[in-house]
Amino acid sequence: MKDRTSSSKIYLDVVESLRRMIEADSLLPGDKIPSERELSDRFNVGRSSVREALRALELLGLIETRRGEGTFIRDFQEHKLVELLGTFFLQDKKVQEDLAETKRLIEIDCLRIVAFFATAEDIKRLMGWVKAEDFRDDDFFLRIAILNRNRLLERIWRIINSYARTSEIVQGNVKKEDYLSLLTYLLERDEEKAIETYLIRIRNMSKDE
Amino acid sequence: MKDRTSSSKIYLDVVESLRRMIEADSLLPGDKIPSERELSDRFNVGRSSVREALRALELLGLIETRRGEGTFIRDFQEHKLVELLGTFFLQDKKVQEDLAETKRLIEIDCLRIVAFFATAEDIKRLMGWVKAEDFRDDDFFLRIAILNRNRLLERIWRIINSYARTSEIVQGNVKKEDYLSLLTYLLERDEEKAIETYLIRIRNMSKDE
DNA sequence: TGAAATCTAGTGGTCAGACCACAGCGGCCT
DNA sequence: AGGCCGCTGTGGTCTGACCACTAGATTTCA
Repeated sequence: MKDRTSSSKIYLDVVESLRRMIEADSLLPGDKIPSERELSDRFNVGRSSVREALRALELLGLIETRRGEGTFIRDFQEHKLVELLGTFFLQDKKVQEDLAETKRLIEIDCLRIVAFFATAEDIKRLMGWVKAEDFRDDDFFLRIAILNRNRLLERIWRIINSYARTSEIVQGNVKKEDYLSLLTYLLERDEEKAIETYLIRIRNMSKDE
Repeated sequence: MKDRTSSSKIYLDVVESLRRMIEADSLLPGDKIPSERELSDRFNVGRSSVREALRALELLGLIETRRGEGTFIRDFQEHKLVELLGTFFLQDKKVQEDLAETKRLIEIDCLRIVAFFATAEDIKRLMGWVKAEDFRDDDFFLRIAILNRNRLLERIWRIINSYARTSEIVQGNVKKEDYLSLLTYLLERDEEKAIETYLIRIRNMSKDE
């Protein structure tokens, strides 16, 4: 029998089937997916194949399993596999550099968008937060990424950031004034100055890319 | 019995053990790792647990398995994270718009980098190609993405492009002159003009983002 | 009646053993 | 030398059996 067209790796078929199922049933984070036994039944594959797929997705942080309860879709924001990849094989030099550079580019893109589209209120609220709270650099840029209304770009930033965090990219001690002056330029819609402030004062770079 | 200290999930222990083993034996991409049966033996766990760990790492793109041969370490540059997250949850409506916008942003980033760092030769070669060949828009920007030396950014572009292509983003009929004039500005290191050309003549937009 | 203890069905976690399909190797025959 | 064959080891898959745990229904008892 075995009518599956794709010639190899049942567990990959299962991953795909799960994807489709989630899509079709519009399952959201927190929702429960059928039990392993039922899936194995529904897809006509052995339970072990289903498990291989589920374990892989679990390691990716896309699902969560609780013994005795079931398997649930997870909030994708927090793929914790990142640490894994980090501890695993992220010691490559070139990758580190690319990572840092890409992160900078994305952040600049976000700044540009914010400078154009964010409301004055949003920016002022962020300024209040900067004054009030104690925060890390990536807390700040997470908020920037959220302010830009492009969810995809935000997600890309989150992913890259979580990778970058595992590496030893040490943030120099940046001061609140720098963030505030950056925000001030954003408020004035002065994209140019904002980016200059970002590069020079926050990322300690010269004015090239 | 079961003396394993971590209270849960043997397959996670196996992942960790594998990590250590790879580290300890300084295994490099291309190297073979022990067979599933031997690992199951060495770690004192069932073969299925070993398999769950291996399948997860395989889905991540960290290892590669060849039936009848064995399991091998892969080039870590190409972990599958972004693709997977993409294929899984990139189906919303709004995402389509974000997709197009992000694609533009990334392309602009690439243009900036190329304007700064690409050699005149590279750019001239590309101009020759534009004149000689018949190409699609994404063929062109793929080459731009490659010219920028940031492999991560290139990959992000490729992914976004593959998704954008499936959606209904129709490319207006762009003419070779437009691409050539873009390249001319790049050759002159005129970032400003290049991006303007990109936005207005190639993407048919006004001069905002 | 209401709360606590208990039972039970269902779920994930793990293992052992059995086949299958395939790749590589070595020996055998011509 | 060249080609055929079968052995061995590897990943791929399935099955059935337990175990550990959870939640909800049931029973028990104050």
